[in-house]
Amino acid sequence: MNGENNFFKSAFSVDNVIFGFDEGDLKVLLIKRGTDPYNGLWALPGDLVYPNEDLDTAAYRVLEELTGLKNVYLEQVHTFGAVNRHPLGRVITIAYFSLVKISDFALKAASFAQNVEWHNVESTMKTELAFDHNAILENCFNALTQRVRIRPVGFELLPPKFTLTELQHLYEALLREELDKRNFRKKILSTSLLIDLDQFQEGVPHRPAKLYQFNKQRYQQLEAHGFSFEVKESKKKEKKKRLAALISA
Amino acid sequence: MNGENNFFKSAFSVDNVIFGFDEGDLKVLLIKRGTDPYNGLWALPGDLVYPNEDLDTAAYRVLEELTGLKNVYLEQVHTFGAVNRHPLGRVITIAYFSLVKISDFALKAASFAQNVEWHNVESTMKTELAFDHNAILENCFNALTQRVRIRPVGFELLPPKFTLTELQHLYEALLREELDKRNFRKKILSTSLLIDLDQFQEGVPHRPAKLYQFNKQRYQQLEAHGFSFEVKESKKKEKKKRLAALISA
DNA sequence: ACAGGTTAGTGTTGTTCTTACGCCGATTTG
DNA sequence: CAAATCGGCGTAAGAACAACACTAACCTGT
Repeated sequence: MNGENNFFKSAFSVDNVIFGFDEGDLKVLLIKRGTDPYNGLWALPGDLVYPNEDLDTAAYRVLEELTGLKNVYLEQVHTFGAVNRHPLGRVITIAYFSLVKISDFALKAASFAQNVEWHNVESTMKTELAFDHNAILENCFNALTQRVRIRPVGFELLPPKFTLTELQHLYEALLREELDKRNFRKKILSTSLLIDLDQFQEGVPHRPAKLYQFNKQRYQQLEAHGFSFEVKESKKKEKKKRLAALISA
Repeated sequence: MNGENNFFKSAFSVDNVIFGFDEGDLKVLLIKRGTDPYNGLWALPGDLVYPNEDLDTAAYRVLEELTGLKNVYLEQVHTFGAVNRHPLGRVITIAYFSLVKISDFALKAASFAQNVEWHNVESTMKTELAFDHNAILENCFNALTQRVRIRPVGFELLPPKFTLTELQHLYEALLREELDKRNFRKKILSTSLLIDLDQFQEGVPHRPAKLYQFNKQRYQQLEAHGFSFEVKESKKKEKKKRLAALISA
């Protein structure tokens, strides 16, 4: 690095943590690196930001190039800029997380063969990823679990029509706690954020469940009035923690 | 911009939104710019990140150079990177917010004369600041009001010894809602996060109040056990909002 | 056609949390 | 010693939450 130009010997990238939900558990979309550094390791999809491109635009671009999806939920989470996080130079990265319906996704997936895969989030967090992507994943996962309590983002992960049981399983996966069926249904229906489609599941080997749709319009209305969705931590779990803390004190 | 080097014709900076609390209202520390661009306008303190400096380090440096304070609360909030946010080139900025006790601060302030000042947050938000600093301030203020519900960060803004009334006023300023005195005291004391110092205010023209201290150790203990502090939006306010939303529906 | 398997759907009660609310006491000042 | 100011305290009614178990609907295989 030499002289006054030092400040410009640096670059920035975006990295996306793309979450999906399938078969009752939470997944993240990873790419297997085919070049050095970290050749052969799994990594989060990302790219350098073009010189005349906004950050959000870059994040959407990366997402679309990879999945073919537009108009998906995307949110900036944190910027990682440790001096040595990239072996080839000073590159800071802005991390985004994104929520996609796996059902919408299938399209492009085939073309990438084994280079792109959905991975279970929990096990991925225990595996070594390229760069500082473990830290990024963890950070974004935490952000997701926060967000889901405050905004009904969970719906972004489900197909357009879903059953209450599916919704409950999603929340259980995200919140990592079991919920009571009756209480969950009461609460979620009382928000008036679901539209009862008066349609039923088909082809299931048991009593078919009613299908619902998220009432986005209604949500935006409530949101516009500063009204906030909230899923609190259960009192039960809270008590356990308080007890544990007291015991250790 | 020419050729492959384009990606490196860019720089990144940090900007700090430094909050303080005084005389019952929330303030932010601003610097009056003495050079172009935006000469004469107020701006958030910030600087380019050195080539071999971590982002957080840079933010701490800016804060310390300005206030002389170390070990203050500092948190990364959001990165702003619109292509044209800086008139002289592509500069993205990582915004941090910071909480300082105004009483600790006095030190360095004098040397800056009129270039550095505490400004009331509400009125600042209605004034034009340099660059995109209005957006940054707004974003950080929102982040602060979120954080204060989840973590007892408010204490960072108060002097080491404070009365319950002072604490209540702080919360009222941050949450922008009035709180009931008795209920507030009950709740806050029940958290066991305050140490009763058995000392009293002096020199006040009325009955002196008891002084308390934040029990940081205890908080860290609870936090380590995953226990989270929570100040919810009051049901009263919530109802008002719901009603407003319903009416408009 | 019917028995067995599987998931859907539904109400009530006890407990806890939240809210609303008003008065006396301590201290300083003139 | 009177007036002004803020500090400190408790209870009762209502709302939200947690716990809990059975019947209904549909499919499958015999």
